[in-house]
Amino acid sequence: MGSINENSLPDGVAVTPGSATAPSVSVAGSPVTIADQVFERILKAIVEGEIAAGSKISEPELAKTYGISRGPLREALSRLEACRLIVRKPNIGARVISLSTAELLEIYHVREALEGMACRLAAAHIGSDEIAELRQLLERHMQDADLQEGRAYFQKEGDLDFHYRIVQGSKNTKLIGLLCHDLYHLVRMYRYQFGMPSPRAKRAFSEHSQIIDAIEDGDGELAEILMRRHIRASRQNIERRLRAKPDVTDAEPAPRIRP
Amino acid sequence: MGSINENSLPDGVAVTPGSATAPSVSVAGSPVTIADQVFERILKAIVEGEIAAGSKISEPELAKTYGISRGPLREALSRLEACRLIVRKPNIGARVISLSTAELLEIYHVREALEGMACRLAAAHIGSDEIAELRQLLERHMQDADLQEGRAYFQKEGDLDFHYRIVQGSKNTKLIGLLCHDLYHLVRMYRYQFGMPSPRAKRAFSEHSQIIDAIEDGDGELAEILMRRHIRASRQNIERRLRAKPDVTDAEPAPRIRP
DNA sequence: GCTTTCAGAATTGTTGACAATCTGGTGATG
DNA sequence: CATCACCAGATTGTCAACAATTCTGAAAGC
Repeated sequence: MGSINENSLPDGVAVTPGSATAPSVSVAGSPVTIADQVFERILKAIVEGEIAAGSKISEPELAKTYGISRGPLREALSRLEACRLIVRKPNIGARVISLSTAELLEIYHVREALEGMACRLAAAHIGSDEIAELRQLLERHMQDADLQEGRAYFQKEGDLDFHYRIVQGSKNTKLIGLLCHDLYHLVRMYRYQFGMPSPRAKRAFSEHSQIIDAIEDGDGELAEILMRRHIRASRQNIERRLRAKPDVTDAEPAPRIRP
Repeated sequence: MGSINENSLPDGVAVTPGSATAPSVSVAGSPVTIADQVFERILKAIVEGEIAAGSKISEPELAKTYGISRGPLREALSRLEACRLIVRKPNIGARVISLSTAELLEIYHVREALEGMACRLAAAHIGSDEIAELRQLLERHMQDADLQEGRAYFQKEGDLDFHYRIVQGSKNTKLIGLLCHDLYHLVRMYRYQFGMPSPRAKRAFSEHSQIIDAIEDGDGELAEILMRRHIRASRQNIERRLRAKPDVTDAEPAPRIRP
């Protein structure tokens, strides 16, 4: 019930070097208002499955859980709705989005188009310092995964971090907003709940490396092709995996919250 | 002061022939809650420039204007923030987004990627009834613009309607959400405020027609190419126009609301 | 036995008041 | 004269209570 305060985020990636309380894929610099804080806590709880997907959200219950009033809670719920993590119906209430394999594939399709474009733009607009950071990041992940080969678990978060930064390098604020604000939380949620132990860890590394090379060379065309192929490969990997063991957590139920 | 109650929506464009209450690019089916209603009203006011771009939003003032409390108003502001029409800073307040030519071009870049993809998907997934409606829509616009040639003013809304429906035909819910929920309101706002009297009305018609043909033939590849070219042409048209008369409504000021 | 109806309970939407924070100007001080 | 501290005013964030709606479940009717 009350074990949500364990903010163990070792790979802080230093979004803003001052505040170390934000997760790797953060939204705001520093949550000053109560609504901000509780938004981030509920976000974490939903993404990590602490609040079950598809479950109904009771405002009085959640307010009591977090020890706040319903005002800021509703504010937080509004933002979660903006992130597409919950769905709200008037006079009925909010419930956590129910993950379906179809939507997951949809997201990958959109990512293929959007991140491909991000790569093309990044090749033109990214700074040399950002490229250095990207290389550094990749180096770190390489060492981490050299040790624990198969179960590259939170390396997946690192993968998202990689994509996240390339998008930032595109310097297109609308593109950044769409991907980092609307889509990445969802992707993280799917990653946490569907597992996906990544059978292609090494391949992903080499693909990432090639993408950085292309961006550094200023070859936007190649960078886009590589990124699209990279994401498409991930999607097809998921499809293959689902075809073998189809639809495990799809459909309707899960009516009860489980804290 | 309080003359915002005149909800005159004559150009309904008839999205769904059954319900005529929603504007052409609507969000929810029927606004039941007060927050919903005031959200749509403020949305309209911002898009049409009734509330100046870049102006600060005073919660007590707006609440008094619409005759509601600050609770539902803040709910509405949250949704406007989700639509990227306002930006909110903690303890400081909300202000309407300030339009810049750079962001407008960014949006067109993103649209090129996203709607190109939407066309490709629509060619595979759209229904024959939807194609018939698209043709009907185009026919109507053709007649309208045959008469009032140059100043195809709210034909522009029709253009957006056309794009809107093709996106719907893609059947990719995430794509639909991104374009229709996050981007189109912004596009409408720019259209209203920047004018853009469309020097290429006929060209746009023929391009739209070709796109429908490609979609109907199931030729997704061609449909994507045509749509990308169509949007790119619009963007380059804007760029040309801006190079002649650069940066008219950019930069900071406009500090006062004008009702 | 099954459907329909109708209170009661619970939940969501809304309101007005209170507390915390920021803004802008005024005056003291070096 | 410029700079800084400080105080009023307004604005935003938060709270607890009230109103409106929906859901639940049991009783009545066919």
